[in-house]
Amino acid sequence: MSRYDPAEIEPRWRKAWDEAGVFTARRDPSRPKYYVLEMFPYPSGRIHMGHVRNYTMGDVVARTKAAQGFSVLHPMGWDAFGMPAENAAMERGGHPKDWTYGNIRDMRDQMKPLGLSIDWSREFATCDPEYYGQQQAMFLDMLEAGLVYRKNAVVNWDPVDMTVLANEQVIDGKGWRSGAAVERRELTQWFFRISDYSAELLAALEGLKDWPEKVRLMQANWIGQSRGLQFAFSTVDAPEGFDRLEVYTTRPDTLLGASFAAISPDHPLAKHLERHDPAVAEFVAECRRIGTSVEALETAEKRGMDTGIRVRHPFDTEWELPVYIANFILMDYGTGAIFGCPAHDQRDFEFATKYGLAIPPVFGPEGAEEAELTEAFVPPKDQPVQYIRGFAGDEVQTGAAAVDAAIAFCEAQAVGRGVTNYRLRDWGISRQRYWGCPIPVVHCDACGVVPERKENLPIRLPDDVTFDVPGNPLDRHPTWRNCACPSCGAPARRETDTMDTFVDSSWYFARFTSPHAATPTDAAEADYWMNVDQYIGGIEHAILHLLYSRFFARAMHRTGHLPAKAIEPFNALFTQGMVTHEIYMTRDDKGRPVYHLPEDIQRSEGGATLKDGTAVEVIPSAKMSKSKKNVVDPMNIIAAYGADTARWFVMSDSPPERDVEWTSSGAEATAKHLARVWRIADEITRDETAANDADRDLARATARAIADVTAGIEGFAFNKSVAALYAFTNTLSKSTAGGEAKRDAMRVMAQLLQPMVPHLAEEIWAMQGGTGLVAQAPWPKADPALLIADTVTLPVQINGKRRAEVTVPADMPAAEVEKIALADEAVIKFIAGQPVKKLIVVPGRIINVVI
RNA sequence: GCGGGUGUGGCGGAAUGGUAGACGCGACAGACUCAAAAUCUGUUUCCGCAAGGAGUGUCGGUUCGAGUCCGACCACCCGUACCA
Repeated sequence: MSRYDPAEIEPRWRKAWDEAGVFTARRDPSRPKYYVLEMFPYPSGRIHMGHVRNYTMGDVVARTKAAQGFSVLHPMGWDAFGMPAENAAMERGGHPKDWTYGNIRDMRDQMKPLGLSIDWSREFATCDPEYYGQQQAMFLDMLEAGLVYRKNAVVNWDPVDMTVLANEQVIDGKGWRSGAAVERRELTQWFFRISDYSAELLAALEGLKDWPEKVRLMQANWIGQSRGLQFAFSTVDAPEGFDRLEVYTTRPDTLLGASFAAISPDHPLAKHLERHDPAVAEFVAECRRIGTSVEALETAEKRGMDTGIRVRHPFDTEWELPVYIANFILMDYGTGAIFGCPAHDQRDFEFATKYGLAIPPVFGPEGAEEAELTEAFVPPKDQPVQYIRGFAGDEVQTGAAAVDAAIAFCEAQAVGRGVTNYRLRDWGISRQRYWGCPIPVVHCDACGVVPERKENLPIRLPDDVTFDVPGNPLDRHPTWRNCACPSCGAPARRETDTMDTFVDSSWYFARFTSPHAATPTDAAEADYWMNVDQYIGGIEHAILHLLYSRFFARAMHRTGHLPAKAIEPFNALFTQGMVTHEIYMTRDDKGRPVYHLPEDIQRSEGGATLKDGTAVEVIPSAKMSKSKKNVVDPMNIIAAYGADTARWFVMSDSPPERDVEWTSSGAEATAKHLARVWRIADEITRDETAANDADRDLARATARAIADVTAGIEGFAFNKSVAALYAFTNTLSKSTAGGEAKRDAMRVMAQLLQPMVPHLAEEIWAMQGGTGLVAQAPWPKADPALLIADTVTLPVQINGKRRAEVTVPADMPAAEVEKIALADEAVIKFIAGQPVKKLIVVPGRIINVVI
């Protein structure tokens, strides 16, 4: 063979790895373990470049750790439940199961050619009954432990998908999948008690040192801790049973600036009034209609309705405030009721202005005169302000200090108590869908809601379902829901709701440690393999998936399915950037944009054209998407250049956390580079040059390459490792060292290339007479002595400007270096006889002469 | 609004407070070739023939020395939002 031929090389080495079982994870107590996991994919049927980048990063880590002597677990599976399978069934007929398993087969076939070091023997899909049956078993354990409950709740209803959505799945008032405007409905739903863990999930973020700060911050904001005062107003002229009105405030220091109280349209008092007063009923109905759409929220003016009820100010029973029902008060935060302080809250200000309520300021800027407000004065809480109507603490103090003082004062006066509130709400998991994990409970007329018996698990989805009408096929299945009550044996009905698919992905990482166990996890396996040492995935999962998983790991620990050490399941998290591409656009005769695939474009000096010469507008890079047609199919790249080229490209240039732009010239250049490495390797096998002085320089360059590539990989800066490998290639190609020395260097090259371009690395390793598979060779170590240069070239600065350089032995004392520098011709010229005020010598770095 | 991030050649990007632009792309020149492709060898921040000067979004500061540290600002990107 005389040229680099990935089509021949790549399948051959994959076969060799398979036959040697190189990537099978083995529990080996004598070795340290390392668990690398990339977020598992949804089986859409096609892999895209984002997958290639994501899985290559994980593979680089996995292969490097394996070479460094770790027992590595690097599994793969499928996040296989969810709406698209049902949508496909609705649109094209067929069964979600067939569609899903067909897609899994196709995607697996596309992933295998990438040469990833995955232990495929652990593969599973979340729609396998063996998987979701174990999930049902855990659900029952969690139900028993009080971590799951049922309640009536106002939920987000997606009218297109005909299902309930979690708050997190509502984006800008629209369903995250369907994009339909979400409605509010009251339904009985299953919930996980994630809010019991609010404080802990927040506090534990602190310990996640190897997570991106950004993700921790996003989670902290989502949990949304606040400290405030909860207290009760006594009411005047209120209906029976409503003689007190509980409110929550984070600004109790502004109590003397109160001018009204307001309750949510969903507040029990509002609901009571609604039943007795048609005007209230109409107002409340209107508030609900406005609902949650984003336009409505942004443009909706603050509206309220005076109930005629009044409350007494807690500090002065003569002082009465009106009670409004207001459209901007949320029932599920705090108590669903507030007191309004218009001077220091923009919403309250707008409300008070509209309804002609007083706006008494409580504090003002330090030293300023009291003045009429044109908007609410809301300074940062750490800024000192001057209190006019303060009642606790100093006259001049920060908002934060005043809040603390006010809480202490109120508690001493028995007016309420300090409480900590969270924005995070319990996780509603009921979905009115077919393609999900059935919730394993039974509804019995006599016994109520009864958990299914574990021996009856898994509760399997029926195969004979249709999707010709909207709604849940389980609901209208003729027989599936009929069953015997696990408690009394009488005829009963199965729950037809299935679980949110985020439940499926909240524990798959644990299942990978024992994918075929008859229990959700196996204690010994989980104990050995957990935690995930390096988790890699998209930033889009910063909140939902990662927060749910953190909760679920705690719930699994409480129910005995995970060891205590695994309650934070991901030791380190890395969020990678996207793969982007230019967009090519023309316009049709109506001026609408028409997009074109990259392979239909010809680039030239001035711009781009279609093959028929039509000019094309080039729009800057954006995430690859089918609708913009700026996609490159990994399969085409592999067919044209081989998997190693695809892998090398996505690792090069851009830092992994940033987006990388796919360009055809870059892909071609990558392929050329790999061919060049192959060619050099090929030539070296025949190099008969005798050992000589250049050998040591090559050995130095090799040590340098080992150090730089290793540092790049360990610091998640793969682009720097790639750069170091380019530099090493250039050095090796120009080296005049002896044949043996070159072959030694080339073997190290193969070892260093192995994590990134494993097929080519094996080929080179074999060419240079390496023993066994390079995938099983130990990671090379840099000889520290070779990393230290004999001589160094130091820049000489005069007054901070570089004017000359001197080359001196690396270990020369500073005093000697000074002499040499000052004797330098260029230095003498620039000093021009002026006295040297100061001389700075930083060994190995720089010399600065100050005159 | 609030929170976070990023600004360095034509482009992607390097740079423990110590030679700014490593490495790659692109471009240009040369070699090989009848020619092209491939390959190899150079050059490539800007201004300038040169000597030299300027230069890391802007303005200021600290320092012998600042892309890096501090302060103010500008631009863009991301997240988030009636959470009392």
